[in-house]
Amino acid sequence: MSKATDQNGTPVPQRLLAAATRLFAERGYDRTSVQEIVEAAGVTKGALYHYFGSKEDLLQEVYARVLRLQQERLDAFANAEAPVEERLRDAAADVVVTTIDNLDDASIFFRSMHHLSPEKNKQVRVERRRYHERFRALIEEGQRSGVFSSATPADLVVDYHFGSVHHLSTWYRPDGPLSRQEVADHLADLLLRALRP
Amino acid sequence: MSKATDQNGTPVPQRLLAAATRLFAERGYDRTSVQEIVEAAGVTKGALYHYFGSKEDLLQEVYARVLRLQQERLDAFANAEAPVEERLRDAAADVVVTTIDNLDDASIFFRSMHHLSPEKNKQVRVERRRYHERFRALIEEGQRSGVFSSATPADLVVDYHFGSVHHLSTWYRPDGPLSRQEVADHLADLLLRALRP
DNA sequence: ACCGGCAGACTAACCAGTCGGTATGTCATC
DNA sequence: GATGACATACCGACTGGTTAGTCTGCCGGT
Repeated sequence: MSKATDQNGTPVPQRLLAAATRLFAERGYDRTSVQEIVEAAGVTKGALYHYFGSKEDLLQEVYARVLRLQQERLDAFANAEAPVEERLRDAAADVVVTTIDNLDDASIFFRSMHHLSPEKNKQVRVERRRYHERFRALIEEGQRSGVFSSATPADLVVDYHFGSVHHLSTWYRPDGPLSRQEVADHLADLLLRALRP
Repeated sequence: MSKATDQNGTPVPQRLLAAATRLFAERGYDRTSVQEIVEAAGVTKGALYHYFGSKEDLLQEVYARVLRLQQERLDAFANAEAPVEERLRDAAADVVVTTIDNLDDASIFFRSMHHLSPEKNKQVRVERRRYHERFRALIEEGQRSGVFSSATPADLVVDYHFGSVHHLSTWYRPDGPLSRQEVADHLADLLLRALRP
């Protein structure tokens, strides 16, 4: 136990991030006081401001983490060796599963993004745009090769699908009738069916 | 000019509601101070607390208004004399158009609902559920009669579509390449295409 | 004379961020 | 292997600023 850890061995910065994620998702960014975060993490304000510049930095870090993860996974599926329709289906289903696995991150993402300062907001939007474009490229590839209908602009199709993904945190309940994989399969199926020529 | 109006003739409660709607959408509920609302409405706190019990009541009233409007329109389309697929298409497209017409209400709705107290939140959820169920019934009707595929549970289809509607406030820009009617037609088309048997 | 409609000063609570201080660890030097 | 210099990790009281809601009272209509 050399530094920055407690009895359970998790480093303080990670504990703070975890506590903040849970609380931000539960009560919202503005309604969560710094005091509550540090108490949940078992430290004090001094520790928080030692590792993070501000409360906002904490929020941005939550975003950065989830964005990195999703982009990584999308790239892996999109660049795989398989027919377009299969790659799209896999990518579309995967983002649903990982979103369900991190519902807290998801609800923070779409409810608290506008709480970031303009610069940080811009930074997040840039990252998000890259993700969007990779997904769109996949759809356009299928449209060019004729396996997907070109009736709808690819951009709109992407927004259609990600609307439903963001919406997951509103209605999905782990104890509901459908498992995350079933939901993912259904939503991917809806996307592919909408794209049939 | 007898009471509760100013130079432009709009009653004070409505001016307060309009100012609150705009500001809540712009900066979020928590970031909007009561002082800012009353200044935007051209009155003072005394006036606000004369008509509304609390800041939260103001938010709830915004919800109630938009819910009534949407429910009314859905019922009209769903109960019309026409084939199911046409009624669903019309209803699905209409909710997109009216959402775009009231983007402020939409973003408040999905970003600030969790700021309501538990009781008021429950009340809103009940209303929202009725809306959801009317829409679902429409899809189930089509599934039973065989014009829609039954591959996906109707519930999930509804959430899929409303996810995209909710998401509109994130990406739709009035000065973008697509008019609200074009967006509505495309989104309704995607829904209907996904439901093809 | 009374009352709805409103003004605006006031209060009690809260909160992000600061800052001086302490404890523990590391490393160079003798 | 003792000593001192310095750094890292953290504590917690304090501050300056903000905010929702209250309350007293004025004002114009009936």
